[in-house]
Order: sequence, then structure tokens, then C-alpha cells
Amino acid sequence: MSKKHAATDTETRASSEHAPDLRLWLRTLACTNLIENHIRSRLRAEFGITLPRFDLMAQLERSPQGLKMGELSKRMMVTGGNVTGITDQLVAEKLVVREDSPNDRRAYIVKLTPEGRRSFRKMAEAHETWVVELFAGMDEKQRSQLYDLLAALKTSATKVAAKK
Amino acid sequence: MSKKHAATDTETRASSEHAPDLRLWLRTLACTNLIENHIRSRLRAEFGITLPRFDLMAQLERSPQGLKMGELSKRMMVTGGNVTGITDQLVAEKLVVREDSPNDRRAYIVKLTPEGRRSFRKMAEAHETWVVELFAGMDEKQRSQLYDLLAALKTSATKVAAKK
DNA sequence: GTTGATATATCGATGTCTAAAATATCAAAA
DNA sequence: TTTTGATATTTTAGACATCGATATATCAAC
Repeated sequence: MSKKHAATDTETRASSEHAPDLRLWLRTLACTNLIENHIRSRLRAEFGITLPRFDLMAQLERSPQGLKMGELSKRMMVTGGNVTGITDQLVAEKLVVREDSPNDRRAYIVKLTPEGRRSFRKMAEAHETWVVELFAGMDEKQRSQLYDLLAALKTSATKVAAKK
Repeated sequence: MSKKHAATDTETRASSEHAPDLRLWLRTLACTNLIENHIRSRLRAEFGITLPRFDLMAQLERSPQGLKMGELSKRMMVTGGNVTGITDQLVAEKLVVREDSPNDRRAYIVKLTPEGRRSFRKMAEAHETWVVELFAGMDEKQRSQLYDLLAALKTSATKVAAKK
């Protein structure tokens, strides 16, 4: 669909009487959706993989010793039930394995298989290229400023979201 | 879950060898997810509504004359089939209605019911308060800069994403 | 008028994603 | 020891979300 429609976007729902903060938030959301949809469809078209599966593999690539389900859940900021489902899929595709934890019989350790690692590396390279393309219209200074401002936003939002 | 875990976040998947652009993108994503999850759970907890339904109602609030399904799909940047499902739910809750388009017998016009409008206004007010809270840790200048930089990002990404 | 291309919406299959409940384990207090 | 409370995961039910296919309607050109 991101292809089918020329796509007015989420941001249009901010009408002029809305608080500036609301417009800022909607613009943030619009950017993220735009990029995420683009990456999602390219991953699908070129590698036949979904974004969540790619994300889970990315976590494992960074942790060669493997990760527990709960750890994956925390890092991906999704629920445990979700991780179960995605892991099931990846296991069926032989891209990851579940090993019993030696210390804790409740826990699994999830690891990339050799094929999973090989496969991920190829996809990650393409993925990085796409991201570079998407940000290419900004100059170095703009990107750097954006990076810093988002740090401030993250701090601000975390303070609120963390309560409770 | 966003409450259950202290939440390391998506951004951690950028390890140092990654391109700066990749880290920038992951930080953007982390911020959006953080805020979106927070809003989602408050909408659920305080009003018993989901974010997609709220978003659809927000579009209709801005267009009192109603919108066609396809128009909703474009503005929300989701597929038509998706809009069909969300609309079905809202119709069942009597918050919106589907009317036949007078001009085009293929199309429906979706409108808020009076109750839907009333209900939405109350939720929107709270929603705006939450957003203001989430951005409160940034000063006015930072927010304004962020707003401008995101415009640049949107332009940049649209250029790439628009090509088919 | 018929044809052919396009547009609108729905449906079915599949895959996230959440919240809540169920199961199992662990660790430490009573 | 037993019980209690916290932790780790799975399961379930329901809601989103995509894609591809389908049914129907429109419109332009012939």
C-alpha cells in the first residue's frame, strides 16, 4: 500500500489549532512510519523476511553468546508472547535455535545458526544501504543535530514513561 | 510490558561499527516506540480504546463532511483492508457510521456519530496533555529545531520512498 | 453500447503485538 | 522443609496490519 497510494500522511491530522507539541509528535511519527514502511517492504521484496524477524536476528548478531527470551523481549521493547511467536518462526526456518540454559531450567538461550548468521549479514548490509539512502537528503550537520535532539527527546520521554 | 521491563531499547542494537546513519535511524525508532507505547497504554487504561481507532476518529474529527475509506487509508498510511477492519469495530461501537456516497456507488462515506464526536473530544484533550508531558524535558528552541530537522528528514525519505 | 483500464472496498490467509492467565522454576524466609 | 514471592516462559484471545485476490462500479475511448 505504501506503493499504491501517493500517501498523504499522518501529519495531516494536526490542524492549526493543535498545540505545537502535538504537531511535533505527529511529524515524528510520520517520519518513522515512512521509513519503517519502506524498509519493511524492501526486506520483504528482496529477502522474503519480515521486519520483526530481522530485528530479532539483529539482536542475536550482536550477542554471539545468545540471549534469553526475556532479554530479547526487553531489547526489542515488545512482549514476551510476541518474542515466542517470532522465535518459533525463525526456528522453523532454521535461522535460530533454542538451547536450554545451563543455569536456569526455566530459560532458553536463543542463538543464530551458522546459516542464520550468514543470511543476516547479507541482509544487514543491504539494510544499512537503504538507511543511508533515506537520510541522504540531509547534510552532515543536520544529521548530527538531529541525533543530539533525539537524545534529549528520549531522556524527556523516558522520564515520563518510566513512572509506573 | 513497557512497564514490566526497565527496557533497554531498540537503539542498543546499533553497535559501534555501524554507520552513523544507522544509529541515527535506530534512535529515531526508539523514541517513536517509547512514546507510542506510552500513549497506547494510557488510551487503553483510561479510555478503553486502541490507538488505531483513536487515529481513525482523529481523521474524521478533522473532516466533518466525512471521508471515503480510501481517503482514510491514504491519510493513515495503512492498507485499505486495515481500514475496513477498524471501521467495522467503530461501527459496532456506534462511534462512526458508513453512509453511501451520493456520487460514487463504489464508495462509502465514513462519519463520526454525535456520540463519537463527543467521546473523541474528551480523549483528544487528554491525549494532547500526554504529548506535552512527554516533550516537556526539551526547551522551546530544541523542539523548534527538531521540528525543522524532521521536515528535512521527511523530504529526504519521501524522495526515496516515493520511487515506486 | 461495449471494451478495457482504473478505482473502491471487502475478504481470506498469514503474521505481528498486547494483555492476561497458566505453568514452571528459583531463591530465600519462616 | 515448606511456603512464599519473584522470575521466565508459554499460551490464549483479541486486535491490528500486510498482501493478494475478488467483486463491483466508474470512466474514457472506441
